[in-house]
Amino acid sequence: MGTPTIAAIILQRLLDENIVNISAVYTQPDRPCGRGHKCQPSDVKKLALERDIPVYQPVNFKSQDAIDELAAFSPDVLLVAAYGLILPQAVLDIPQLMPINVHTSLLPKYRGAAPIQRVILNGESVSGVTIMRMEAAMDTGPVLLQRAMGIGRDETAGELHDGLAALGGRLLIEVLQRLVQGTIKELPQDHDLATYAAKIEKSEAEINWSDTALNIHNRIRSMSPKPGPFFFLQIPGQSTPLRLIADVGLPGEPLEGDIPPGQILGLKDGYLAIACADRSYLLPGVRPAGKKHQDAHAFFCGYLAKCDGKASCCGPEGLAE
RNA sequence: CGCGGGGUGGAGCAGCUAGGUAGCUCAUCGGGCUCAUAACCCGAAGAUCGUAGGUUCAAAUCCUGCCCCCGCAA
Repeated sequence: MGTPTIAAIILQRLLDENIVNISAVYTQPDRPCGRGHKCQPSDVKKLALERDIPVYQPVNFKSQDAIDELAAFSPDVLLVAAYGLILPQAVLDIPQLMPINVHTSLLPKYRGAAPIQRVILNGESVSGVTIMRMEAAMDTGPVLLQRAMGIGRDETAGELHDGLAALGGRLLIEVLQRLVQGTIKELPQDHDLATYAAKIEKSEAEINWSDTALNIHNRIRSMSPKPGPFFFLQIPGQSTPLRLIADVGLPGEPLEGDIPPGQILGLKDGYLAIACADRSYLLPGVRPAGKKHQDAHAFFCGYLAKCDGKASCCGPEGLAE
């Protein structure tokens, strides 16, 4: 059971290893998405269809019909990764052995919807994957296997996502093997240490240049590639601010003198330098709203050359921060 | 019929509302200058303005069809 890319990666792994017999795949119903509101199947569904595995897409498990339908498979285990639906106790009771969940954090830290992004936003240097037996409450079940993974200084949420997906696949295989051997051990979580990783709001992707360069770096990494770290730039002579999505860059030199945060400092070694609270931040490139990505030099030529680079970042209404 | 942005020399933009000279910052090439810079100065080359029609004395600009890119939303 799963829906997005990460679930598809893990499913792929299960199929490659061929150690379990997958009777059915559950994923969220197709939703209208993409330009023109065409319905798009989830990544998990696409993969399942390629492999001729039966796909089920109940809206939820509140109806007895949906529960009965699942129970009819009388599965040994229920494997869940980023399914996106709440599974009631009646569903968790269905598998012979247990319902198993793959979670992309070192539980009990970062329970919840967006552990990958929160970990980076908070500037952590380590995360990992936890395989646990599912309970009705969210991400509270006893740990079956857990492994840590270091986070690079410039690693984005997208990169960590891919790394954890691969690790998740490996760990799940290991758990299944041990389950068969009967060597699995459950370790209860210490609920006192639990923290929660709430869903990411779009507004959290806005860059506030009055923050420190390091915090801005973390924010940009955690919002890349989705939903995309953005900010607004007021260019002299333009009535409305330009909305830009930032590349992952790097903190630059400490600022000297009294420079207001958000001010464009110019091109520096091919990077667009912007003032933060404590030092500059160097962006290798940027994507203007509705446009293609362009490198810092091209952006400077097209947008900032006329005003000699005298532009400042601001809020959506053009008010200087 | 979800909403919206865009296609102009090699790159990124302006010009379009009120049709009439191809503009700007770069890159390229030639020359000069400099201890040095996102260097600087002088000069040159390079565009059937996405495409097909329409209106007009005249269309990058106004109208219509089509193609191609992209964002939001989910």
